[in-house]
Amino acid sequence: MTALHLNELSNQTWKLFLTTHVMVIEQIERDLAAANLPPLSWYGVLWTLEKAPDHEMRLHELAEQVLLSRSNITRLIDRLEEAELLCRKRCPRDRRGAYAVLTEAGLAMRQQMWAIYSQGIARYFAKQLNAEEMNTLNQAFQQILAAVKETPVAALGE
Amino acid sequence: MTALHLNELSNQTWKLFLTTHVMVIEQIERDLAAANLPPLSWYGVLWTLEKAPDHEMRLHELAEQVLLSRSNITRLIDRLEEAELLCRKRCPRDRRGAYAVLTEAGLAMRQQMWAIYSQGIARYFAKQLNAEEMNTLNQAFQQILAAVKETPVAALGE
DNA sequence: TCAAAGTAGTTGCATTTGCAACGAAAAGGA
DNA sequence: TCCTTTTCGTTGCAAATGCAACTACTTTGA
Repeated sequence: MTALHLNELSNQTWKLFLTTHVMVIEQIERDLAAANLPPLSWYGVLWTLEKAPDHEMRLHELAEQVLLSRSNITRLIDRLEEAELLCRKRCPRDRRGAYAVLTEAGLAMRQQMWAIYSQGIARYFAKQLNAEEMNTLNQAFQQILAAVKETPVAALGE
Repeated sequence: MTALHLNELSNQTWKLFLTTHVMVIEQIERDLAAANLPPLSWYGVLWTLEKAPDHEMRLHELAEQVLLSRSNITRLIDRLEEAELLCRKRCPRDRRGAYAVLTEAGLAMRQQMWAIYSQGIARYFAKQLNAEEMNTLNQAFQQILAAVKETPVAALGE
């Protein structure tokens, strides 16, 4: 019966996890929109590129890092290129391939977005937790992530 | 300098939060799809209705509980009604209003989905955490949620 | 009582997503 | 070498989402 209670706690915590995620993300999106800034999905791309050597990265690599499908990254890059925050560059080594290269405007935009975004993270997330709780969450997420990554592509029914 | 470290930890934890969310959700969606079951979004509606008195609920109430916009709930209900998992019922007291009412098939489907879904929650989430960690997460999410809910609709720049 | 304001649910439209298929190019293997 | 398989990025198409407008109805309050 301890098991039952633990299970109920787990399910409740899972639901809180989902709820917290939507609520916080929606709030941050509202904050960004109110500042006339692009949505959160753009930030991931800009930041990943900024960290990459020469501010450039192959599209499939980018897709992998920001957890988007290939087709999805193609169109997201389309929009960012349209907004001149990055540009495409052909790959000399692999004639199928392309790089996304961050522009100056892209770099500046990343910083503008971070001003708002970091405020949101601080206000809605970080300030609500003490150091010990933060450490526990960090560790917990790493454990969960490891478990999901170990899951084989088709591992049902067992 | 402790402040710096704490901040870095916070940002890393935030990123882990985002990554964990997509990875686990995508995995559970794959599990559901592999069992020929509907997506996770359907589950929330079915479960909320099942808990409600007489297995019925006003649409705007439902929207609020499953965290969807009104227009969004309309179309989601459309799909569920199309699949005969629920049906609409006019509200006698308020002639603008409508109820969503769970059907037998809807009840059965909720249970089928739960068989897979609960397995996912257990495997990818609950089993990765001990009781203490689970308690900390539960508490942490409640704190965060409270903070977001307290945030006024337009509260930028301060 | 009656006009103004608010609320419930739906709809149109533009944007975004997900899936499968495609052409082009590279990699692997007999 | 030559044929098969894999990978890269894109595209078409259907489905889902978000926003604003709309109809119908209720509530408010002068």
